[in-house]
Amino acid sequence: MSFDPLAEAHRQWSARWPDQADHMAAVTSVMRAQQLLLSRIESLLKPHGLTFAAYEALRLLAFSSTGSLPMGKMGRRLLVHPASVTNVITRLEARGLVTRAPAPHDRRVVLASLTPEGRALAEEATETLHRDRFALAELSARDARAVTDALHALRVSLDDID
Amino acid sequence: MSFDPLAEAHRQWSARWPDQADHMAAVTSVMRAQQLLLSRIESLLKPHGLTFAAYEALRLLAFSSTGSLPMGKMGRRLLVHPASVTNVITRLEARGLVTRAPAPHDRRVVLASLTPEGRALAEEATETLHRDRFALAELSARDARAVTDALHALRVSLDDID
DNA sequence: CCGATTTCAGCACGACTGAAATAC
DNA sequence: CGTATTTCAGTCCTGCTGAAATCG
Repeated sequence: MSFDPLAEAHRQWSARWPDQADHMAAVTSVMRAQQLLLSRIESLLKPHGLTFAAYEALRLLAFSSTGSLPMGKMGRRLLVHPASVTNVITRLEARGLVTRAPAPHDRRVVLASLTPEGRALAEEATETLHRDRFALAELSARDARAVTDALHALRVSLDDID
Repeated sequence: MSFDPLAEAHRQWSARWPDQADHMAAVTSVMRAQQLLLSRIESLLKPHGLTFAAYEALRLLAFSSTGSLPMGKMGRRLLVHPASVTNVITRLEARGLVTRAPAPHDRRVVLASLTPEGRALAEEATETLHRDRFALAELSARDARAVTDALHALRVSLDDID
């Protein structure tokens, strides 16, 4: 049997809101899962000198066709505040992993671009993560798909997608 | 059709690791879902002067039979570092929501105990969250259960439960 | 003039490390 | 003595706010 102290607590408390126990349990599951995943993934990224946020920014750039993106667009894609993008990019720039330049077509926009070093690091880090299946080595592909599918409905309800 | 830029990026990148695309997508889903949930829940808690971490600590105490728990046990249940528990409890104590006292049976242990004000605030905040179904008002109970079930396998694989 | 984009200063919080104090 | 519990000081990162600068 599984023992999950928080879920157990939910069950007790939710005797007063019986119709909402399912939502509380779902939230708790997401929070705990993220907490565990983040800590494992950050320890995989640490040898590369990357936090998860930095890795996400780097990876987003690596995925773009030109290797560069407007900072505002990065913020919207990663769901973070514009000031947070400035923050991350500043630190990556200081390490020579990205460069900044005003966009030709609209000089309000700042384009963050991957340097060759940045691209190499993104590849290295991604390979490390893949070696451990993103900290989910013991999870079957089928179970992984079930997670993605179940969370799809949740993200739709939060206006993330669709 | 849904559009999810990060998932899209994963699909491109994962052409090189075709057997691991499912795990990467699952991780991204968990991260995005948590990001969205946390921001909505924190805005629900803000009027009560609580962060999510503070609310979790308060709620954990409210659930315990005596309204008090050893700090170390709280840390293990919430999966946070002992120093983080000290941190949260210190702030709650300053607001008169909890008190600290050495445990009678082992004076190394510090017992955090809910004050009447703390218990009242925990109830208020929980009621606010329930009114919005923990920010998941638009999610059906069935979909909520699907999330919990799918994440159960993931948490097992991360040694959280079972 | 208004709106969009980015930056900056400053603050709050969370998580960690390493070292100390205390008690078993 | 070694071990467990908690605290403290200090560091790093994230995320926000509010104000400014720049440009369309």
